[in-house]
Amino acid sequence: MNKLNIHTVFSRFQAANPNPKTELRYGNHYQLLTAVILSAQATDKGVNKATGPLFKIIKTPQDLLNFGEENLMKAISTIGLYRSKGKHLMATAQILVDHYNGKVPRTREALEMLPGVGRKTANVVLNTAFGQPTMAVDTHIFRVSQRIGLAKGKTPLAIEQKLMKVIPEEFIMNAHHWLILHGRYTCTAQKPKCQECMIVDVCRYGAKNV
DNA sequence: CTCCCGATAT
DNA sequence: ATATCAGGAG
Repeated sequence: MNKLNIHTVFSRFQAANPNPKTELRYGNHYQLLTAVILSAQATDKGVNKATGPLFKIIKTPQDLLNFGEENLMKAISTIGLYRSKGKHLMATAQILVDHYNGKVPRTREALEMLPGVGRKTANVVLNTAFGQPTMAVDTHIFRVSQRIGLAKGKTPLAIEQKLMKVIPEEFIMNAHHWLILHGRYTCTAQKPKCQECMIVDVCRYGAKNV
């Protein structure tokens, strides 16, 4: 039986991609926060397409307040759920200016109080901006974890907690990027590409798909 | 739980 | 035509 060997899985991810990073484009912490808020139920590619031009103008929350909601809505109208995201971005910018001197707070509690920021987004910012070993469980990680047998659970939080226990400490910092990239390009939702998967030999799901 | 919501892949 | 995409708020 090919039981999933977790150390093997992450060793291979590491060998193939020693320094994985987000595919969202950004120039500072505030732009990263903005991009992650925009990325809910949307592709990174689609977000980058809109933020490319936008981030030439918007580099701080004060910039966004000056820019205004109408202009923001137009700029992000190609992204799904753009109306609620636009509202959240305006409200978040106001809070950052009023309470955080225009900077992105570094604690989970403060981040999760921002409109449009839940646990997953907070985890991404904590990891990618501030170097903390968090596990942001998005749709890819939720699917991949269950499919390959890394972690089972009904909610993203349950998966997150199991992953934090199960993944060796040496891999925690990069694990969430490796898992996302694996889910996005190989272990896809429809028609996963098991033939070109680097962990197919230790994956139960893959065993029956090759 | 429902709603939000355009672009792209299948 | 339908499923999916770095979810979060009400």
